[in-house]
Amino acid sequence: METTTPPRPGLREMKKRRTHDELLRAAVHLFTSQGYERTTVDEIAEAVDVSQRTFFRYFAGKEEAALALEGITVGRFVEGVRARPAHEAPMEALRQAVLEGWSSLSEAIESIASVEQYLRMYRVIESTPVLLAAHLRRSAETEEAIARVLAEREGLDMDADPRPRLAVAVFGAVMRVTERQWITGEDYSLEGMRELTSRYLDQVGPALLGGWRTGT
Amino acid sequence: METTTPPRPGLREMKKRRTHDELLRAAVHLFTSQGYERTTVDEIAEAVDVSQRTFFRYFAGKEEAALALEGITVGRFVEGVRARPAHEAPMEALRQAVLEGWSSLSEAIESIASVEQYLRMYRVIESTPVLLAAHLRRSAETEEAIARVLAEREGLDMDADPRPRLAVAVFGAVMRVTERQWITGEDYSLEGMRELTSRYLDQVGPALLGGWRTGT
DNA sequence: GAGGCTAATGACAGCCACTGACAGTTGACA
DNA sequence: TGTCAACTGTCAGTGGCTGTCATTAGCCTC
Repeated sequence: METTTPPRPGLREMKKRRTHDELLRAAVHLFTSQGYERTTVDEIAEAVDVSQRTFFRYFAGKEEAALALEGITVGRFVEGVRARPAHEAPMEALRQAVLEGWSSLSEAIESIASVEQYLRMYRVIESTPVLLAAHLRRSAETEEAIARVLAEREGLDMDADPRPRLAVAVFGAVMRVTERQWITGEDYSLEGMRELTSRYLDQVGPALLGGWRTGT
Repeated sequence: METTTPPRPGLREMKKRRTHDELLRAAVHLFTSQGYERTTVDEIAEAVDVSQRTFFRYFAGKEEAALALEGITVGRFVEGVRARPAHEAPMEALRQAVLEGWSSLSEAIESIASVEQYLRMYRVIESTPVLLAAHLRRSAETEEAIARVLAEREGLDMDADPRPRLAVAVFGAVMRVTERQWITGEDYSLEGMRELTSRYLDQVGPALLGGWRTGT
C-alpha cells in the first residue's frame, strides 16, 4: 500500500480532463495571438489532434471556449460571496469577495494559463462584439445567482422585494465600468485592479447625487 | 405647383423603405409567432418575395432584424435625454426621458408594429440567449452614448471622471431589472411600465444602504 | 486475462447564417 | 431615349454546429 490513489480518478477521467485543458489552452493561445474571428474551430482541434466533433463535445461552442477562463474566476467569486460572514452588509460582502477574487486569481487559473494570458483574453472578449455580448449575458446570469445569495442571507423574498436584484445590478454595473477602465489604462497589475475597484465603488453614491459640477 | 413634394423622396427611396419595412414586419411576425431560432432568413425573405441576399443588404444579420424595433425606441430615448432642460440633475433627466419614451412608444413604432407586437418581440429577445446577449451589448453601447451626453451637459471630461459612466450604468441596471420584472408580471400597459420605472428608481438609494431587514 | 459493456472518439453528411463575385434589371437624369 | 448607377438575384463557398453511426479504448466481471 504505497502511494495509493484514494478517490480513484480513473484513467478515463484523467484523459478527459487532459483533453479539455489542452483544448482550452490551445483556444486561448490562438484567440489571443491571432484573434477570435480569425481562429477556426478546426484549427483549435487540429492543434490538439482531435476531431472538430470532439471539440464540440467539450465546449458548447466557440464562444464557450473563449469565456471558459473567465468562467473559472466568476464561479469562485460567487462562492466567495456565499462564504462572507453574515454580519456584513450586502454591498460590503460583494466588495470583499471581489477584492479577494483578484488576489487569488493566479492560483485559480494556473493549470490553464498565466495572469498575463488571462488579461489578454479579457481584451479579446472586450474587443470582439459577439464575445462581449456573450460575456454580458453571462454576467447577467451571474448577477441573478448572486441576488439569490444575498436575498437568502438577508431573509428576503426576491420576487416581492427588488432590492437584492437592484443592489447586485448596481454592483455589476460598477464592475463593468471598472473593467473597461482597467483595460483602457496602462496598469495591468492585480493590485491596480483592487485599487480601482475600491475607488469606483466609493464613487457610486456621489455619482447618483448629482451636483457634479461643484464636487471634485 | 399643386401638392408638391419638397424634399423629393424619389421612387427608389420609397421602394427601399418599403422593402425594409416589409422585411422588418415579416421578421417580427415570424419571430413572435414561431420563435427566433425556428425562423430562417430564407423564410423571412420568401415572405417578402426577395432573395436571401437582399435581406442581408438591409440587415447586417438575423439579430439586427430582431433588435431593429427596439432600436427605434432606444434612439428616441437618447434624443430625449439630449433634449432635457439643462437645469435638471443627471438622474432626473434620465428618468424623465424614459417616462416620456414610454408615453410616445405607440407613435414611434406605428409604421412597423403595434405596441402588443413590440411587447411580444421583447419577450422573444429576453427568452432567446443569443438575442438577449446582443441586446445587452447594444444597451452597453447606448449607455456609453448617454454618458457622453451627460458629461457634455455637466461640462465634465469622461476620461478623467467616472461619474457619468457610473450614473448611466446604474440607471441602465435599474432599467434592466425593471424590464425583467415587467415581462415576468401580468401588467403590459404602458402606464404600468411608467409606474414600475418610477418605483424602482426610487429604490436604488435604499438598496445600496443595506439594513434591508429593518426596512419594508 | 478474456470477453462483454459502455463511454469517448472519428468520419461523414447536412443545415443554416453569412459573404464575395458577377450578371441582369430598373430608377434617375441628361 | 440612351447612359449611368443603384438595386437585386443567382451561384458558389466558408464556417459554426448537429445527428448518426461505426470504431476504439477504458472498465468491470468472472
